[in-house]
Amino acid sequence: MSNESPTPATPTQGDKPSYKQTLNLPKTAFPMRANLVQNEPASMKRWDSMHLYDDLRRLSKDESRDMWAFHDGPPYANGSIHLGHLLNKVLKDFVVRTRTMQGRDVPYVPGWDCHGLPIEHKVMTELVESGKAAKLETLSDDDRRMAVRRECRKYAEKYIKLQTGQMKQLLTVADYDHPYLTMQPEYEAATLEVFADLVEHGLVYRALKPVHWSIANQTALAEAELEYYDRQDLSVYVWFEVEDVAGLLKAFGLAGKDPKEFADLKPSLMIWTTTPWTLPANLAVAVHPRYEYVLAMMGGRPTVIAAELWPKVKALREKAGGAHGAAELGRCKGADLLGLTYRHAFCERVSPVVAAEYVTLEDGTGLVHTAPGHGAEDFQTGQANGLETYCPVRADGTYDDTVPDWLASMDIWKANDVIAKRLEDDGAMYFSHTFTHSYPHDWRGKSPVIFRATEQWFASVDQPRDGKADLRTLALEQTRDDVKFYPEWGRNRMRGMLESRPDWCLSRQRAWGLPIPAFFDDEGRYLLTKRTVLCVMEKVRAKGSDAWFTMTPEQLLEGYDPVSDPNTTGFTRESLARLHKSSDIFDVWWESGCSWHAVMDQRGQSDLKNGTPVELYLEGSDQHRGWFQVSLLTALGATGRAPFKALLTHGFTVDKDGKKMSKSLGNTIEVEDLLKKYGADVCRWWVASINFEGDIKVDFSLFDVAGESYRKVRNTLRFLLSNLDDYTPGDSRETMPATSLDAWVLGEYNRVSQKVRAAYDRYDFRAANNALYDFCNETLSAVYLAATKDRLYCDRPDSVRRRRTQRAMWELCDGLCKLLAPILPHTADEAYRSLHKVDSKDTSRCVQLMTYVESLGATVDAQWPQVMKAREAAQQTLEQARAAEVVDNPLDAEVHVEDADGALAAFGKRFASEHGSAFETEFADLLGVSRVKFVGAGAARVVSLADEPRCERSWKRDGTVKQRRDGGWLTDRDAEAVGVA
RNA sequence: GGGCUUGUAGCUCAGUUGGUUAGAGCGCACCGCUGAUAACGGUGAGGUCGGAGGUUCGAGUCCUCCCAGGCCCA
Repeated sequence: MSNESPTPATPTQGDKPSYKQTLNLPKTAFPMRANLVQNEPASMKRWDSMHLYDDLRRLSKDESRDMWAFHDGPPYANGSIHLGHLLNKVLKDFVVRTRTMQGRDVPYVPGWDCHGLPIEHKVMTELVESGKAAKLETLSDDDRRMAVRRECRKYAEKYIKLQTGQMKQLLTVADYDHPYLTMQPEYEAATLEVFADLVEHGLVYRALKPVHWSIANQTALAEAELEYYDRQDLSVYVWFEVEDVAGLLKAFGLAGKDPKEFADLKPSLMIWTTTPWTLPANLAVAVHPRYEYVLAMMGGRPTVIAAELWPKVKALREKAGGAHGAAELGRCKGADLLGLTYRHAFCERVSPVVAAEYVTLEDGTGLVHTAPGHGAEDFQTGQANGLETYCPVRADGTYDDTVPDWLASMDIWKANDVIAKRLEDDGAMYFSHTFTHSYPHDWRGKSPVIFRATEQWFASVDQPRDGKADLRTLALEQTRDDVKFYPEWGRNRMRGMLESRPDWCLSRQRAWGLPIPAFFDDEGRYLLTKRTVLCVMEKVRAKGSDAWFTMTPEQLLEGYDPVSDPNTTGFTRESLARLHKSSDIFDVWWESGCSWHAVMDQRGQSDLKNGTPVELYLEGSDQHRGWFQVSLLTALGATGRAPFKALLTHGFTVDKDGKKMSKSLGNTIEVEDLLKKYGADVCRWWVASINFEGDIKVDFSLFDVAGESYRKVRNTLRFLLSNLDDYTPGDSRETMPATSLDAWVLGEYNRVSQKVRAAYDRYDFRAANNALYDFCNETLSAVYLAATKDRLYCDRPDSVRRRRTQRAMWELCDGLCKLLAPILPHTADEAYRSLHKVDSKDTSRCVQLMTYVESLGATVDAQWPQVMKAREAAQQTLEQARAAEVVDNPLDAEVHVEDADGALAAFGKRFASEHGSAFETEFADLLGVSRVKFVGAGAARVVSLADEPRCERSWKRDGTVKQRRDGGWLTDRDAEAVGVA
């Protein structure tokens, strides 16, 4: 024991000595209250000024760390960030930070999806409102598009700036100075490079096909651009009169009847549709060849209808009071009806009955109205039967003049009623009623979408790639074998979608996007080859996609030689001068789908062609159809490989009752409000605490809970720090005895560290969060810190026992800060800086630059688990005594602890030899009581020590308390500590 | 309507290949401490495991159906 002990002389107050000043009470500048909202900006500023992101890259380079490539999917550059962004970006940040602190190099380039209809729609609306739109009409096509594009770019830039600021507030670490934007020239060029590869592999084609068409925006739409809302429509049951009556009679085994006579009864096919406006385009009626059909009297007409649906349809009109006979005249299979012909109800046209496997008996009549220009299945049926892809509806949603005069130029939604009325008047309507069903709408315009045949560019998923496997097959193979899914069911979900997805309609008829670099001549022949695409790509790389609108075809194709291009037929150098530019742009999903190349390959983080994909994509579960899928398809098309090794998805946020959040329901919560109320670290702690695989309930009350548990962790750190004020690493160097509480707690740390790092590895942040919380709450706060308080406060400051505990606490605090850092970047850094006494102006040191402390050196006595069990049992004994009012204050108690098998005694023996003191004293601290005795089976009890003197300094009644030379009543330990022994 | 998915104490979650009285934390109630104090410690009460059938000696765990949600599609 050193004479230089800093123990102050015992101050006295009158007669009574007061020992409070002689205690080593906790002291720290680390505040109990976090004030996150006020203090987080300072952390952000500090990390900014120290260039944390760049530091991490430099550190990675210096240490030759292995790259772990993570790829950010681009949010749309529109509006403020919402809860989904908070969840997504924080999860991504967890991934980046946990891997970084493992010692990997994890660059993170944030990105934005900039092109597309939502922005153009918004901009056009603003232009119309400000009266500028009219002026645009006077410009040439290219000039008008350029004017719109300039406004769109400004709009996108505005929101990128806004969202960047908001994402930074979430304390995400990213290369915000160099984000990727899909409207950047180098991004656009790389996208065209991918396109050139697909063209080369024969996967791009142009065809007339029905596509989802937005009338409001006059463009084709992809699946991903649709939203389904309820809509009221007219459901009609219509008679089409049979032309070939003799054939009909024959099919139903009624050859004996006279066709001419029978024809007077108007024998008819009954079809059902919910889109009467498509009736003018009807070119066939489809039946299922194996289903049974009846010829029955319905509403006075001999009517063909599926046998199974006959009663149901009959009932419709009966309920409405309509009377009719119900005699069955005959039955046959659908196959017998094939080739029959019928007259259209109001167009001058005779059409055939054809076969289709998709005909069902769930709704309708079992005879399906078929308009090849207005439906995907109808189109297939049309192709199979040599029907025209007839679409009399123009881009603006009105009929052209190939329809009957009374419909020509009419808006199709108006036509629904007009057609119904006409059918009624002509007696061709069996029944009609309005009904509500969910119907696809334009995702931004919210207007109903129609199916309309137009010429579009497609990427084929079924055409062989270079004569080998097609994209669908490749996608199914790789998602089966090569890609990891978190959670695993994502595999099934995505593969199910891949199995049934149609070809990808790539073209859109808008201005705000990347042009499809195709040219056509006056005869309508198209020029699109790998070489032409790459030629245009060069211009785009230099000038951006604006080049398409500002340059002539000749300029764009400068240096291109059609004669030497093996993929071109019939184009000469002279004919290039007569080419026109296509006015189509790419589907925005195409652009974001190419990011693996435009971002990761370009920035050297992946090299897909040479077999190095990205490690992980992490998005909401809707991206199984969205970004995950389009990225897979473009990459397979260009390279034959999946661009990612693993996919991780999270669910969607719902309100506290599990219901979808929507503005109309008024149950939304703003990210800004959460940040303002709780601060980013609490929000992040909340993200780490949830099960993100399923629906995620969001409510302020849940953030209150997260805030509570955050405070527990914070207070634990604070208590550690407050007891380290007079400690400098190195103050304690001797080996930790295996029986010491300190060795035990270090062993517990090692287990938690292992558990937390393993949880981080498998993206199980909740398990990490739980383990960290339990460690702070149970292991530290309730057990270790409670037990060591006495020695920290009352031992001589430099006693071996106290310094050893401080050393353990210092290491725990350091290790804990690092394990917490990925989840709580601000708080962990705040505590870390406090622990390491980093000057407030020093920006060079930061917990984010560290790696985890995997384990703390300590040999732990194997019997500790039994000791802890005995502690719990003793606590029960103590509690019973308190309930029975034997004692109130635990420090008034002596607990007789049952040690039936002598394990405690054995442990105590080892303890005594390592420490030179009795284990009973240590065990008393573990219980927070004054004294402990180990007793035999059944002898557990509590003895009150209220009659014994109480130490005026430590408040213990350990049996050594007596009056000392300063007049105070002290234990031996306390007397020694204040130097009055 | 179809595919995928979720439903365990008031809340957030654990519950391994089906195996004793279903666990933890928070919250709540009660008690203690007042030298972590807008803190800290202890104890306790809370569950027909969404519902109904079934398989099994035995089901929160397997099967079928139903109910209430979510995502994607028609």
